[in-house]
Amino acid sequence: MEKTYQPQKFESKIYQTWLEKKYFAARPDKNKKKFSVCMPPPNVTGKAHVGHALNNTIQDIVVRYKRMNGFETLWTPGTDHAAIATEAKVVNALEAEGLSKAAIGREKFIERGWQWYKLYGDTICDQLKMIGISCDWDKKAFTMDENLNKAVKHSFVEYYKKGYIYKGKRVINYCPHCKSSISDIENEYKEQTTKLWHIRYPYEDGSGAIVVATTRPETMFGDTAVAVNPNDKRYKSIIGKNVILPIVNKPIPVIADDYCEMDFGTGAVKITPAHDPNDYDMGLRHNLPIVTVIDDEGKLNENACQFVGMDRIEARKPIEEELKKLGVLVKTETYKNKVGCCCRCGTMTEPRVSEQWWVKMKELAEPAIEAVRTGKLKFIPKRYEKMYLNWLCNIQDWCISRQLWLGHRIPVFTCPECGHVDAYEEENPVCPKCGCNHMEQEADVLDTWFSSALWPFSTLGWPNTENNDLYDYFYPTDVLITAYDIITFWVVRMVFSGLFFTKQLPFKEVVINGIVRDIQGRKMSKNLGNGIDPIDVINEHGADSLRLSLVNGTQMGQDIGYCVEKAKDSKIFINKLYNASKFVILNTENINIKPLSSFKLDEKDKWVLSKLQALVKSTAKNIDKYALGVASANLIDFTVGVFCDWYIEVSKIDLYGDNAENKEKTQNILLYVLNTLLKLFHPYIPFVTEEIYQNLPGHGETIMLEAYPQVDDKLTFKDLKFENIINVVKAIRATRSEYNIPDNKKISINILANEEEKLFASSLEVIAKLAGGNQVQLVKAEPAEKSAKIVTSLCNIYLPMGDLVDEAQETERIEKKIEELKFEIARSEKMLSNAGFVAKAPAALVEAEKEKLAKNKEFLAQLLGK
RNA sequence: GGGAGUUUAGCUCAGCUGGGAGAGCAUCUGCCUUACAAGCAGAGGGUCAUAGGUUCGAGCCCUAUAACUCCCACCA
Repeated sequence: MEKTYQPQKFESKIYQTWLEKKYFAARPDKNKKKFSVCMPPPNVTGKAHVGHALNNTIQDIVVRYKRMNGFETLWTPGTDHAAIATEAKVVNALEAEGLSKAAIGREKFIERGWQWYKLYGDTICDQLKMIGISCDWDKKAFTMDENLNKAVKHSFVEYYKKGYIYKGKRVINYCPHCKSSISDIENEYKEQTTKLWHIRYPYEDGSGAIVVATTRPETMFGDTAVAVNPNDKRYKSIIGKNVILPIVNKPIPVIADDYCEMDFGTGAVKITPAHDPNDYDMGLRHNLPIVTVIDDEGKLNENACQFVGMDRIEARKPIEEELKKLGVLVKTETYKNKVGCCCRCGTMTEPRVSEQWWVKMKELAEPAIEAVRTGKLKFIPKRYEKMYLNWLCNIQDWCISRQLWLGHRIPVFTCPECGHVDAYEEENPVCPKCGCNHMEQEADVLDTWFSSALWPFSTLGWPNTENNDLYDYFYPTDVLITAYDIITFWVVRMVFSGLFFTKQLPFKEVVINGIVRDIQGRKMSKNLGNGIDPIDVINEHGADSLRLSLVNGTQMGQDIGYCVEKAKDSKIFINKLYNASKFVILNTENINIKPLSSFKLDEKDKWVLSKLQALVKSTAKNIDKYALGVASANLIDFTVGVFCDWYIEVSKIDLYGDNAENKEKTQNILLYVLNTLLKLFHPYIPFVTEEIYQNLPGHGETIMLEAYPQVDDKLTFKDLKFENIINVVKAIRATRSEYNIPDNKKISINILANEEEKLFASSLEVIAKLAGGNQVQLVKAEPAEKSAKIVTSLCNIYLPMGDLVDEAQETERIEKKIEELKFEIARSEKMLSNAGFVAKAPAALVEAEKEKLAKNKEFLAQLLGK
């Protein structure tokens, strides 16, 4: 083994071996319990970021843990085509070559799309592999794969035939940059400072004017009414009158509608049914005409008078000028509001009326709501159930059509001959009405989430469920692990799709991880330049360091503040583990491996083994409830605070001593503890544990297929006396430090035992080793020599230091101890004299308190007596 | 306007069904001790956001308040 931990030397080599040996492969096995997970598919738009690293690390920990626990474990990886996002990238790439979508045509464009999928799909998978994740790459899926396309068509047709899909005119969010509709959740509201324009609309009869307030003067060309609240006394008399729309000079009616708030703005609203969802609804209620003024590119159209062809935002200024000129601009005031923006490109979206495809949601949502309410589907942490339920209970129909070329094309065909329309799974359906063989397919593609919604079962071969072992055995999956920002986009849709198409929940548990932020709590973004590339972290500190630093000490569902220093801290710890392992390996070279039951265990052995059993128990308990950060923190604490600091140090006595029996025993315990520890750690830091494991005497083929450690009650002991030795050693060390005795100076240590004389008698060598003693001995009385004096309940310790001894300091130390004891005694007495405590607290606790009191009293008496 | 989260050492965060406040980093002191100087040993540092309440007992449970963050919602 290398002198220090150098992950770069073995990580990729080990991963290669795992792949070659097909350790990640899962196949149905009736004799085993199964565990299956599907990976949230990363988009093929770019590189892996820290969020992917976190999410996949968590999945990998759970998957490796289950696999070691004997489950036939399938983890399906894959990627998502991310229709809008990828199309935008391809368009940009084309633009850089001086080309455009229109110029090369649909077919060629889709070809370019596939080149992109291939290139970036491989890139992101290669990066995920560097993290060390143990998913079954042979079952890797891509949302555009042929069989997934079949699943999409099949599900679309089924929805369609059962009446869940319809085409309808509505106000949708349209992104003029992506040139596609987007769904409500893809529309993100961002605050902006703008103006509120107060514009005077004169009455047609010349009797005055009504003033409307708007944030969007550019849509006024599409106004087809002015609305007021029916209860608004100011306007009661003018309801039904006409006003003249300025610039356009067209009469439009004043209507009454409850939607208008009397106390906002002027209480009068201009109504533009074509460009506002509320106005559209009002238009329907009042039978208003719909006048579109903004085109596909976000420019004003021919209805916008002299402003035709201008960008919708840029037009505001000249419109304001014109309104001023006409004398109808009353005033403008600065105003903060929220505008919808495209979540992919950030462009301000345009609400506009258009014909789109929709999925009727109300009925589909109900079983998905039920599943959580009845507890069949659980979220961890539970609070995310609220987010899920809140969304589903207020569900709107899902706009699934996108005006793009990349993605699954809507499988609805229209017969050009007879006008027959239907959805078909086949490529070139023949019209059943007239036999026409060139039916025309819809131009639009589906929302990318339509295919992701089928992911847990489409990746297992659905809709082919006949003789499909994979589907039969592994579906439904067990747990879905994902970040909270896609609960509504993805989790919800998988649940209702799964329930609808497979009649089962696609998973039983949803584990939600937080979002990785920078150390100041800001989201990582390109603009801020605060992103951390996980690949850089791996190259610098190793994948294990990255993994451990992402999960250690974190809580599921909570955001994580991250910086590279955290990976460095983890690396330092792993180096420690690596070195401790090296120590064990070097000292067990010619070991004769025997069961621990064949040895006579001493106090230090019982101590370390008992601590280890407690660790085995708590680790499983914590991982089972997804408290991964607590489990790893406990593992680290044990490694450093129990194994390295104490057991390894003490073991040197046996290892370098001349008692062959003790040596063999200690070798076996060291190996057993390390072996167990490595297995416990393996799901977190798979590479280094494998690397070390391969160097252990008597190792098997791979650590990743070893059985996860189980509690062995025979190795759990009560009354661990080694704790007393530790306390004595710590007291001596502290006193040495008080007297500024350098660590390299050995001192004489005299112990006057009050109790446990045997224990101390058998531990003199241990105390000498750990506390820096040259002579350590038991004494029967306080030595005559001037000494620093340490009192404990079990023993007094005398460190002869001649003239160095400071009487004042000595008195002070003893007095401090006395004060502490008095305080403790008072505390115990107060508790025990409290009738409530004695009556209501658990008996064991009361008993322990009584014992403590008795001991402290005795100790105090002893101190005061001397 | 609804809903959620956070608030614990200088910094980043743990803290189990309520039973004497923890880690890492940083700081100070001493040590190159044959696994590890990416180390070891010791030390300092906290009104657990604030105010009430429940309880024998509250960092943890309840109520209100404050600050920061996020999600949802049609106020022009």
